[in-house]
Amino acid sequence: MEVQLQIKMNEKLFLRNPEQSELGKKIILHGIQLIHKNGLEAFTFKKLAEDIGTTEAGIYRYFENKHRLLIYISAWYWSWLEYRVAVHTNNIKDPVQKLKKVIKLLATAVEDDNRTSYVDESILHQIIITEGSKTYLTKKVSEDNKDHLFQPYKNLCAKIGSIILECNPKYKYPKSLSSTIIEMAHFQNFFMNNLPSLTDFGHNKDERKIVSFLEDLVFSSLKKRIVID
Amino acid sequence: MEVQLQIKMNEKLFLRNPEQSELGKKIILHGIQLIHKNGLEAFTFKKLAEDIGTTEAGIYRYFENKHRLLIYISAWYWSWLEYRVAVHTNNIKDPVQKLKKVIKLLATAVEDDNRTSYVDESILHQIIITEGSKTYLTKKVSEDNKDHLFQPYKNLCAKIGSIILECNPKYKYPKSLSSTIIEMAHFQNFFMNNLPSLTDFGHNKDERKIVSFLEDLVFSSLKKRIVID
DNA sequence: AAAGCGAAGATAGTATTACTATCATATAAG
DNA sequence: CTTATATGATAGTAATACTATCTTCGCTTT
Repeated sequence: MEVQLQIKMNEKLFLRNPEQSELGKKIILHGIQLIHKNGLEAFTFKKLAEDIGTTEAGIYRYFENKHRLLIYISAWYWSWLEYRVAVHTNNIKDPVQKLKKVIKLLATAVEDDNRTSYVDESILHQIIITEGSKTYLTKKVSEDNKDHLFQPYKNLCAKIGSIILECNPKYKYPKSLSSTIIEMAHFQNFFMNNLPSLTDFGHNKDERKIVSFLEDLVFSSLKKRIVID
Repeated sequence: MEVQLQIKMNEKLFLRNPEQSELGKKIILHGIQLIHKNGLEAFTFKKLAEDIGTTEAGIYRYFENKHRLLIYISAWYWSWLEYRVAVHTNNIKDPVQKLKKVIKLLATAVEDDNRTSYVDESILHQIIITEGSKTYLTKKVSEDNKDHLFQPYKNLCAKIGSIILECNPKYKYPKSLSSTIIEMAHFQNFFMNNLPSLTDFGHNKDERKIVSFLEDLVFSSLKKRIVID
């Protein structure tokens, strides 16, 4: 049996829905590959068009510009992650175990999900680590936010925030802790691989150490405690 | 008495030292203002040249490109912060109080330091929040890192890491916790002002809440404890 | 089968960006 | 007084980031 996984995307993310045509799917598939290969700064619609075998104008019919394409694939990534979180936690009762699962999902490399033919999730994960925060670190955040372009990220953050509150209903910063986990799962990975002296994970590049760090950080904050210092 | 504060910058950051000429200082001063006003993406050397009243070629004699200029002002910022940390902690004995001071310095808006005539620190702080991570989130990180362009950031991280170890010599992740504090002091500020639903600081936009969050996060991790959960 | 439609291809064109190069002038140092 | 150095003025180029137009291909609708 062949299962298909489709994620419903906000219409404002594109000019023409890339999921509904062959060319659109190619734009996503090759777009992800090319951004991964060259980095966002060196990535252009012209190169993408050449890569696909279409014209620049063709790409512009789907996406206003490369920033919108980046927001699109980021939104897709966060939606997909939220879906994975839902799948992997719905049979877990203990909120602590749930949260551990979430941390693992955030901080661990993924494999390509074959149910999404035109997205390579393992490359996507790498892109989001390096380029993800550039989606909102702009002068247009508020504008883009009004169009709900960051909704998937915000949903994931809210979801994790609610698990945090399940762990400790009195904890005062569930959303900030949630965004901290999400960002640090990625930043510590980037640092480990590129600026290792900013981390304690040395040169062995073991993602499990990031998981350990985040678990220590999170559960220290959440557990009720008697201090003996 | 007029005191001057000079920060020694890595020579690889520039083609010609901007501190040693009027034009150079104008590039830094107006560069900071213009990046703050337009954002890095819309910022060009042409606009900067017009703003200053010089030519594009004039700017290029000092900096290879706008990315290098951004790295320069970021490096300046981190050096300046490390200096402030040193000044404000050297008379404090208790490492916990030291670390609290550091968190406050990181997460609280700064005022313009009049001893640095050509840098407006309050605007610079805003720039680093929005543009700072773009200095290293590129394909050229490793290359730039080899030229030690990120040394000031790494020094600050190491310094905070050592204070963390003073608080708890057994803590396993001093550097990762340090980079987490630094990044989150900025990101939570950005989120609070632009994507508030990712934080617990609502619409009152009070930086002291970020300080409280970070203190809670850090000292939960560092304090030796008996768990009663 | 003919007409009409939309998606995509082909081509061209423009303003801006990101530089590089050259030459002249001012000025400060030896 | 000479000379090196910084800056100014001007020009030019390749690439980027688009926009516009026209054609063709394939698919509905009648």
